[in-house]
Amino acid sequence: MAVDTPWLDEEQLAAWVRLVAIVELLPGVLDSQLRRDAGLTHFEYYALAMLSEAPQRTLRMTSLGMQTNASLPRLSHVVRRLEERGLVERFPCPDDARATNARLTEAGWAKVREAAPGHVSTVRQNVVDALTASQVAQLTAIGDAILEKLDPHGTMSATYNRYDRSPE
Amino acid sequence: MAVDTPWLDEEQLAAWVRLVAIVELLPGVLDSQLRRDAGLTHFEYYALAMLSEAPQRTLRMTSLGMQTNASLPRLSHVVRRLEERGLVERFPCPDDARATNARLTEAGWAKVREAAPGHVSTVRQNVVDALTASQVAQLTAIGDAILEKLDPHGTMSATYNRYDRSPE
DNA sequence: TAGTGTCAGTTGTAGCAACAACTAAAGCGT
DNA sequence: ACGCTTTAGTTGTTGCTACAACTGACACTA
Repeated sequence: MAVDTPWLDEEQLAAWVRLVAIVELLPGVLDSQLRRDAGLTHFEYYALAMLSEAPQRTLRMTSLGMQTNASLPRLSHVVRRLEERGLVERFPCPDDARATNARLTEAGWAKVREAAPGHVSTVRQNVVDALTASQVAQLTAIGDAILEKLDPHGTMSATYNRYDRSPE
Repeated sequence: MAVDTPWLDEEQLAAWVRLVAIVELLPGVLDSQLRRDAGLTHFEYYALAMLSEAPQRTLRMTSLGMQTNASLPRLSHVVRRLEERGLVERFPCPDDARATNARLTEAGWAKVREAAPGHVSTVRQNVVDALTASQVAQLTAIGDAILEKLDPHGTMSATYNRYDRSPE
């Protein structure tokens, strides 16, 4: 592999360097706002948000892992910590004794509602409101193209297909 | 703050979800390829690459920290580990006794050259070659707009301005 | 219904990052 | 020349993530 790969040209390098910078900077910005205002990491917030939108506010660990792009070990640790804080509860899945369901508690639901406005505000300030409407559409298309490579099995697609541009 | 922030509309949410997915997935892809093929994290590779392009292959810790978007504590740990592996050497800056210079060793230079092709190949496969030429240009513009918010002081701009689209 | 392989999840360990506290040198005003 | 502030960097601790090993349950075959 990679024996005969040409280096990036100037335009490609310009785009790549910017993407690297964003990937490096954005998590820190999201994390620090959420930690400061709600005591949550961005990953924890995202997991709680996924639960909050699920039927019964309940998901199997595997589904939650796919929607948040977490390995099962990582998710297991995170959910255990969230459970210790009373934001989530786990119970065995009735249909499959191997599986575990994670359900948002009332406190967890309250936490999501409490954290959401500040988070959305951060997202707007740093990303969405910095772009024109057509740039937003371009970013969606670019994101689809990249994710087809990064996430070919579409494990996270349960999430992003739901927010597709063409509803039907 | 954020008292009256409207929620994202459908187009905005579609773009945001995709960006989150990329930010979550891309570091893992870059790290695992580089770890497997060169025994480096992406951050270590990036730091070595910045040194390799600097005059004398030497940079002050502060400069390197800005170009890689690392806090000084983080950089200090990373450079110490790289030094223990013989890829980098540190020496006091002659002009300013407070400052430390980091210089790429021969082994470090060899390591960068060894690691670069596989890394570029990964970048192409997962990002650059998935995009059309106009999407690459769009991504550059979008990146600039976002980074103006994420990195207003342009600490990382030393890097990305160098690869600007309009050389003169 | 016993055996084998796969799936779902947990637990333990090691390594990296964030944060805070600290040292030391430089700049600056008086 | 003396203090005060800022700058540059290191060190220590805590917490999260990745990886590997493990337990237990389902599925399929004979």
